[in-house]
Amino acid sequence: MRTTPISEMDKRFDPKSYESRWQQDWAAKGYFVCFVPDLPIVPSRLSDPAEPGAARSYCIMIPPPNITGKLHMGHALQSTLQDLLTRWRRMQGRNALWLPGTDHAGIATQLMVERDLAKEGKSRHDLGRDRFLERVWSWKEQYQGNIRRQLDLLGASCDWTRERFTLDEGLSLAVREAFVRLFEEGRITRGEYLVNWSTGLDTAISDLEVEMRQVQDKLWKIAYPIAGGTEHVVVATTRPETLLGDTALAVHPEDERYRHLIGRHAVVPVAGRVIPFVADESVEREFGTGVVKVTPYHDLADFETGRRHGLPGIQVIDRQGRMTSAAGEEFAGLEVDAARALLLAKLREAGLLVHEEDYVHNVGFCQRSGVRVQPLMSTQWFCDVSSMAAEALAAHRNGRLELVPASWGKTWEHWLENIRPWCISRQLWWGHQIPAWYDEAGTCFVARTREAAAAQAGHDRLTQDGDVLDTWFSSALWPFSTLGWPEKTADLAYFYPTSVLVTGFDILFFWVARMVMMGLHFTGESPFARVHLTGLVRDAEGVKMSKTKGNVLDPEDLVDEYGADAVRFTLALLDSPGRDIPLDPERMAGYRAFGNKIWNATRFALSKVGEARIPEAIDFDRLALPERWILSRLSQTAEAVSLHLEEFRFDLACSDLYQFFWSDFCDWYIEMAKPGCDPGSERLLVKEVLLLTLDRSLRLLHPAMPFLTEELWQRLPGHDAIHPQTICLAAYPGREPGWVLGATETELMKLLQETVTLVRNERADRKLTHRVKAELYLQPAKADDEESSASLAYLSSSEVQRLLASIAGVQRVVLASPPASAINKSVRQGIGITPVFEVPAEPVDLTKLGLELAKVEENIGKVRARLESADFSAKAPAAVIEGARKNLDALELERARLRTALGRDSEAG
RNA sequence: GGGAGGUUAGCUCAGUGGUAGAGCACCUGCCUUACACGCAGGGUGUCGUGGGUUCAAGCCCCUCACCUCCCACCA
Repeated sequence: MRTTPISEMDKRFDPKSYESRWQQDWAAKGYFVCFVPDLPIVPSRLSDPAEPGAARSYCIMIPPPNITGKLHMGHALQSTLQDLLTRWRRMQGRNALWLPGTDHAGIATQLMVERDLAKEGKSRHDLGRDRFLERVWSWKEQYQGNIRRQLDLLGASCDWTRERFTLDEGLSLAVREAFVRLFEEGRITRGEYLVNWSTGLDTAISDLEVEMRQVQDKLWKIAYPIAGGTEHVVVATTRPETLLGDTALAVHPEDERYRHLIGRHAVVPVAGRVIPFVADESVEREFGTGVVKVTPYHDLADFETGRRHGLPGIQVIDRQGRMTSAAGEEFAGLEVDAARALLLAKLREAGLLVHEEDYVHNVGFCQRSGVRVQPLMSTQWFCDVSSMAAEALAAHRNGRLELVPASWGKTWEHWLENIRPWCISRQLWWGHQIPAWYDEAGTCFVARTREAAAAQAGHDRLTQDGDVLDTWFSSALWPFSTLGWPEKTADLAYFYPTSVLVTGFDILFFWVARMVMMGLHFTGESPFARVHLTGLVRDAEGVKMSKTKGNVLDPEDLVDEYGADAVRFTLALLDSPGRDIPLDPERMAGYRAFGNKIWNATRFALSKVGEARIPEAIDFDRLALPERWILSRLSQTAEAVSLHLEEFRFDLACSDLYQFFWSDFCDWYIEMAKPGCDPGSERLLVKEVLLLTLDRSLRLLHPAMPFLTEELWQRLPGHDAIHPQTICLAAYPGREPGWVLGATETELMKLLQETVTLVRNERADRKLTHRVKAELYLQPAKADDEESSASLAYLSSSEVQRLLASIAGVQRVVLASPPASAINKSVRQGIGITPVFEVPAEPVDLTKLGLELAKVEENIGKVRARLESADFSAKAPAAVIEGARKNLDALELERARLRTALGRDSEAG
């Protein structure tokens, strides 16, 4: 693809000028489309090359976004991390598949379409099931495209030829297969139980969809007359209207106050029904009055109590949240609130309302619609996941499934150990209709198809169950249904189990746990080896984003303003384990500046390198110290980045890269390369090192900043020898074993940098501009110091003099004592370093020097005390002791220097 | 009631027992061989509290406090 030549490169980089261009180019060339090789096939989770030439797969399944709308910041974060991993592994030579797709999101989508319909004054019932579903499908087409467009904007390297949707034909087949198998195994059953009923959604919901909230309520105390007497017992309740459905009163078997009542009866106020007293251990004697009303059909605890005592139940509230006829003529048809008011009035009238008080407690709400959950008796489909949960626990315990951060392990264990049957049926239209059919007599036939059900029934006069499955049922199959399961496809054999799952901790139970359970059950394998759980993206103040608060950031707006690369880099850099992510757009401006830095560093290099090309190999031993140093830093960085990516430490990997590129490469190396590129320099291969470092830096950065790196890499002379087409497929750099500095060289480089800093420091202190030149006086701090003589020789070499002139404004290096008018500035590695500027010296600030001296002396005291401690010298490692000694030496030289400057030579050491 | 995480610079956060770090913000001076989305320099910390282990603790152990979040059928 054509790029503008360097001469036309703009001073300022503009992400908009190339981002969409590259996304289109990549898509057109099909770089991200995966092909399953004929042989050999190596399971994706092996992290070491199993055999040469084997095409190892790597696979990430996208957590399918709901088709209800657009991507939010959480999607942007997770997509960035998934893309980063996929691009990184792809560059490492893995056959890397990132499979995209969307979720039909039953309740959420149906609600949105119904809301849309409501604007026309219609309900879904006006249209009827078929026409309503047609409408949802057309809605889906519209939004699915939107999600793809947004992923493209972010630079996602998905294989769009494999895009899936949870309601498409293949996945629907997988859902029916899974359902029927679980039914045949006896794990799925249909039955009447007390379920969480949402009157807001008009459907049953699972336990996970119930959210507990603290509520300011009232606690009423009501007197129940005891049958055959004049006594009363007082019962506390927060829901008096359910009294109409009471079938017993319960007390603790050992409660002396009420023992005599066990076996006797009470009269339900208003209703007049006679109900027994039962003894049950679950009753807390200390709470309320110690007597509990038992309403088996409207309270889960009471349901259990009722079961234990064989009590009947009475349904007094219906699915619309109104009182039934069983509640009595006066109440039938009333909303719960109205029924409560009426009942309380009647109790007052009868003198049976003993007490009323404010009361704070936790109440279940429907997470999605926000209404109070009504516990109701209802016939639903349930999935008993207990044995699957045990397998999921085992997979985690034996390491086949790793959660990152590992602290989620306890949560995982606790939830799976206390798991209850999963209510999987929903009274909705949008979703996978349950593959069960009924004949006129109501006999149920579960089968993969209507035909198969008809074969079971012996006739075709069947009606399919009207309910659909919980959306999470199909999501649970996602890692393998997307690869063609239950067919034994090549994709499934090659890419399953997948490598990594990246998702938010908020759906650990909803989704991750269920995928693991279903995956283990149907394929015998955990669907992924590792799960990276991200935090929540919050606003700059750390507040959760919400429409009502108006603090929502839209990824699309951010990409528009800062460019996709800056958005990606920011998100990856902020992803610290176990932390939420406070996202400040200011931060993105900072990483956009990083993009600008990379752009300009490249622009500079290209303007300097002339005919040079990226070298295939470089003779490290022939290079001068600055070149050797930057290559060693490059190698260290490459190693650190990959290690951090292995551990999902995107934050550390990105800051490694940021630090290396900005500080080491731009601030130090490019500055040092400037004199090295000038004619007459003795340093070898400077231009090649410049290009090589740039090439590898861009490749290292590519997974995080794909667009910018491609745009720039394409301009590097010689890039096509690394990969003929694209940086996306160029090899990811690793550590170079030969690029290592010895200890002496490392110290020498440090000395060089400290010398430069010292000169700059002094210049800044004296408010001199960089134009004021300096002479640099160097001398050994101690007489006859052999170690320092080698350093002195290096610092005074013509090449280094040239370098110091360029980056520190040093005109001349003099190996001598500074003139008497100058003060010795500092001592480093046994060398006294004194810059003398071509302007008159300022009077020495004695106060400041005095303070410095005091500090040095304090430190000397500390280090000395440590060295003199017998325990320290006996127990501390030799290296630490040696370090402390060296430190003391340096401090003492510094003290001597300061004393000289202060004219206190005479004082004793 | 159980559980998890957090508490480090003004802000947001890294930190691997051995003299406390980054980015942003702030202050000073600079249009210097690419970059003012820049360069150079600056500095601030009782590392939440109180104990313990250790020659040595921001880091390991215990206590408490505060903040976030998850799980949980005291009506």
